[in-house]
Amino acid sequence: MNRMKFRIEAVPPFDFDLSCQIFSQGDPQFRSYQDERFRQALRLGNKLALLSVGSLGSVSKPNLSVELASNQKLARSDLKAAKALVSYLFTLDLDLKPFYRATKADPVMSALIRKLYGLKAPATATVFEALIDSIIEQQISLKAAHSMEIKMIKSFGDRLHLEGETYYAYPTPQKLSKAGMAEFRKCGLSSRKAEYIREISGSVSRGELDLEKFKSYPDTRRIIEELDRIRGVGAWTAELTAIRGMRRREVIAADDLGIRRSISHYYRNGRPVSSQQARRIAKPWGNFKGMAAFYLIMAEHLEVKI
DNA sequence: TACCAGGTAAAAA
DNA sequence: TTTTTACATGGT
Repeated sequence: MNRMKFRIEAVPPFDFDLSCQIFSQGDPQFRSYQDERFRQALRLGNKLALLSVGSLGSVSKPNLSVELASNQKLARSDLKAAKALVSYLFTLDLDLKPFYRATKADPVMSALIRKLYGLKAPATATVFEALIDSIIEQQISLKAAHSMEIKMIKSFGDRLHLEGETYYAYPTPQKLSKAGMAEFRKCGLSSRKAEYIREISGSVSRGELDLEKFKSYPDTRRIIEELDRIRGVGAWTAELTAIRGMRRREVIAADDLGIRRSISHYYRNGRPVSSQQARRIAKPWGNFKGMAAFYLIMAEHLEVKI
């Protein structure tokens, strides 16, 4: 086995433990946060590795200890790639202070920020993963979707055996494009969603669709327009993909039931909120609508009282 | 048991 | 052009 260790700093404030809470119910064979360590099996170039991240520093002086373990020989280039990946996954380079300043006039958001100080939104390792997960999450409850996602990951993801444990990396487009309908149905997916996923995986693996290139687009609206043209991808899925897969912080999925529920809870005393009302309430958040929405969702998830 | 849950495309009107 | 319908699993 090959191991590598390194440290990495983050732009403060950054609360690693708080930012990882979203993974505390995750599957240890794919991605989890347990015993104050984040773990995920993933691909570095053509190698499979287990990434493990813990915090050594504090919210004001964030310092992470990162460990990489693999059955293949790890090279210096893998270390560099792992550093970049960790920085991307946790948005270590992001400065939260402009967001905090921009929402100062909003008493609800300010109160949430005091409770969630240093929270950063984790991203997916690839745009592909964000897009496929968003498709699976269409319409059904997150719990139902997560159950299907993990079944799909374990059916089609590459296996990594380390110290008697088995881990799974997120399936590649190549693998999903070749999967049969019956195999998808076994994961609980509808035939419709299976078709979407297979079609998208096919065009990505044939090189017709380059999802990673969207990361470099300065204009988020254009990303969403282009994603929206893909069969199976509507506005909601495109927005979620931009938020989770490309770390876009300015878009809000105002049609999203979860976001509307959290806005209703913190801004309307539980009274139902339409998409239009959600947009109106989000307007003052300016270019930080997505960040603000993430804080609301997490606040509700962690049952933060204000 | 029935109905809803972080939608979408295709059929029907 | 607008409205309705089918779809999958997990929780209540």
